[in-house]
Amino acid sequence: MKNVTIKDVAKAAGVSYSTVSRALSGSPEISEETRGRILDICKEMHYTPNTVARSMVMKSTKLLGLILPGINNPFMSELSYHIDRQARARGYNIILCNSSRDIEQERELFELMIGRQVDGVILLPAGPESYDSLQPFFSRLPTVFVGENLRDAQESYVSVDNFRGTYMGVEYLYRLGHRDILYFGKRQGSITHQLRSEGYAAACQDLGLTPQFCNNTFPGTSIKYGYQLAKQLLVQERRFTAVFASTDTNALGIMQAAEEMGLKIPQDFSLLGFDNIRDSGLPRIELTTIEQPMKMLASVAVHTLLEKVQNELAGYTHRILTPTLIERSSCRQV
Amino acid sequence: MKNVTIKDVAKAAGVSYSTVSRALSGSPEISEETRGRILDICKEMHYTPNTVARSMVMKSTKLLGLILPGINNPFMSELSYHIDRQARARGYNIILCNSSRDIEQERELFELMIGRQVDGVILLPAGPESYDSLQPFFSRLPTVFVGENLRDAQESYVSVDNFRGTYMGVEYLYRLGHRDILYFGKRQGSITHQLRSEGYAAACQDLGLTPQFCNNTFPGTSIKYGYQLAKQLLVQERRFTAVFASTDTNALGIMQAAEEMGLKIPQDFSLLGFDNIRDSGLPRIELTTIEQPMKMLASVAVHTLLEKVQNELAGYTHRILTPTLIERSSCRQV
DNA sequence: CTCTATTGTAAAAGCGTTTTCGCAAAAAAG
DNA sequence: CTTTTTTGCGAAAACGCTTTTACAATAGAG
Repeated sequence: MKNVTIKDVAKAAGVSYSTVSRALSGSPEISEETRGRILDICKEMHYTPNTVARSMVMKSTKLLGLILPGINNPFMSELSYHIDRQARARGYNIILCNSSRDIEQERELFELMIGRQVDGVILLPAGPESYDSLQPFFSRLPTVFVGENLRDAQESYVSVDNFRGTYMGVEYLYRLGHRDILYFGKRQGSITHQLRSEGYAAACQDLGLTPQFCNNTFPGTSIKYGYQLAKQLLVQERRFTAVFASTDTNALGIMQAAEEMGLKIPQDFSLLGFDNIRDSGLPRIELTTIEQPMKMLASVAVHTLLEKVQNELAGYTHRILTPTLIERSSCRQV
Repeated sequence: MKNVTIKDVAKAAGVSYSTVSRALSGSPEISEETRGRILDICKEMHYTPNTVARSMVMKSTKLLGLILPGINNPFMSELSYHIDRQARARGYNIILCNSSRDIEQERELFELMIGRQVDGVILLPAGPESYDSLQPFFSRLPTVFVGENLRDAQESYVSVDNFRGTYMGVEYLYRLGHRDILYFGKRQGSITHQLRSEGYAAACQDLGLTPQFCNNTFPGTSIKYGYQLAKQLLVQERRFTAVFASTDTNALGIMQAAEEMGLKIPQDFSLLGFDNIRDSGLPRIELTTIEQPMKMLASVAVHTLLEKVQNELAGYTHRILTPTLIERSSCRQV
């Protein structure tokens, strides 16, 4: 099971191992004849350079850490796919790390990534406290936050324009004739959620609507929490013709609750989501939503990080992408 | 941005670096006093051992390759989550690699993993040809297939009992009174799919039913392909009261087609899936299905691989797990 | 025909660890 | 007190590679 090394190749070719190294790295200081001969021998012997040894001397592992709450989450897994593709296209591999939304584990993972000498990390934070909790690491490890807007934080991030997303959403519902729009799942803490509810409030103000909130008191956003919250909401008899859910997962929860209570969407009320996770496009779901451009998010994230890594840039970059409205069938004209 | 090394710590502590190493590794050949002093200095200097350097001498990277068609696939991302958790609990990290169902890329990834000196790889194969295509690598890199039954192949795999799964499914539908059960999405090639259709056929035979197939002529199984195939099927006026879809994604495609054509599930026909992907439990989907126990699959896969790695076992292991029926509301009594 | 460029290759240094070996000093035994 | 054993630690080798430096051999210039 032991691997063939550059020395074995050198011996077989009857040259020194520096010559083999040159042959492989495309150095000009070698004759085409020797190079050809060596390359043939490499192939024949199934020689694969030891990346670990190379990393040591090059002081670069060509490895990126991807730290996220949970890869089993449609939004994150979609994003991860694109991140991996993008990274590999640029010669990097990804080490996958699930923090399970645990701020302590997240910190441990950073420590681990430093030990592993990754060239940088792409972070989907475990929670709003992540930025503060991890701050000591940022100077030791190039980092870029993805999907989370950190406002004016002193670290790189790429995110969608959450404020504009909800603003657009309200405008859309307004155009469909809705005047009583409820914002579902407003949360404290996460700046992303703060911006989303601010965008909603601003649009209401500009259009002369009265903002109406249903606050999420649960520790996170998931189908289950959305469902439980919706159960509470739907017995309250509040007046609304449309619900703007803070995330698609929340919207899915609402759907489930509505279903159970015999309410039809969009007949009884329109429902608008945010994120455009895969599930939202599913046959009987057909949720109209504000899309986060995940492929772009991934691509910009990798680009931003590598720019930092390769040019040894100090400082940080903030990139805010524009969301798009995806019209499906959960909103109707009134 | 340069990291502090063991030498820096040694200098600060006024000892040789072998002493520092001993202090950290818990060697008994060091006095408790010196150890304490050194550990304090390590903490103070934010020293994190360089795993790459350690890997070189230990000849183990504590890294596992995870090669799969696409992490953006509910089944695979769920599985990956558990694989990562399990691996990390045992001191390993995961390098994520998407093959995009491309047999050629898959091979390149193996090459890459060998270069990176991973201790082993967990493989969700890109296709039925994967086993043959990758065979040359298996002797160089401990590998375990997951989710795919390779029958009597000479390599480790852990999979669900696909034959038994469909067999159980048919029995269930039979108990609900169905006598005309159509198997949707039979495919060539993949042994998993072969076993599933065989299980279906065997159950039909044993129960005195006539097997009825709708073959999948598309290159893979996805919602879109399922949808297209279902469109063809539903105009054919074949007689059936239940459809057994070869995968949940296929079932989702059928739902979409049925929806469009004004057919109701389970009123117009019952629908049974296989896999129990996350989507199947979603509010308005509620697909009854045969579950693959993903957490168990992940756990057994990691265990099997590490056993091989750590004990330097030659040979292979086949582990077949039992599936469970998850009853939701896409099947009705007739 | 000697002197200097140019070219192809070999040898050595270094990357950050772990581990083996050996040497002192301290402790135990005689 | 001397001799032997233990204990704590330093020096150095090894891991597989890249890069730099040094050195031949060949070719071109004077």
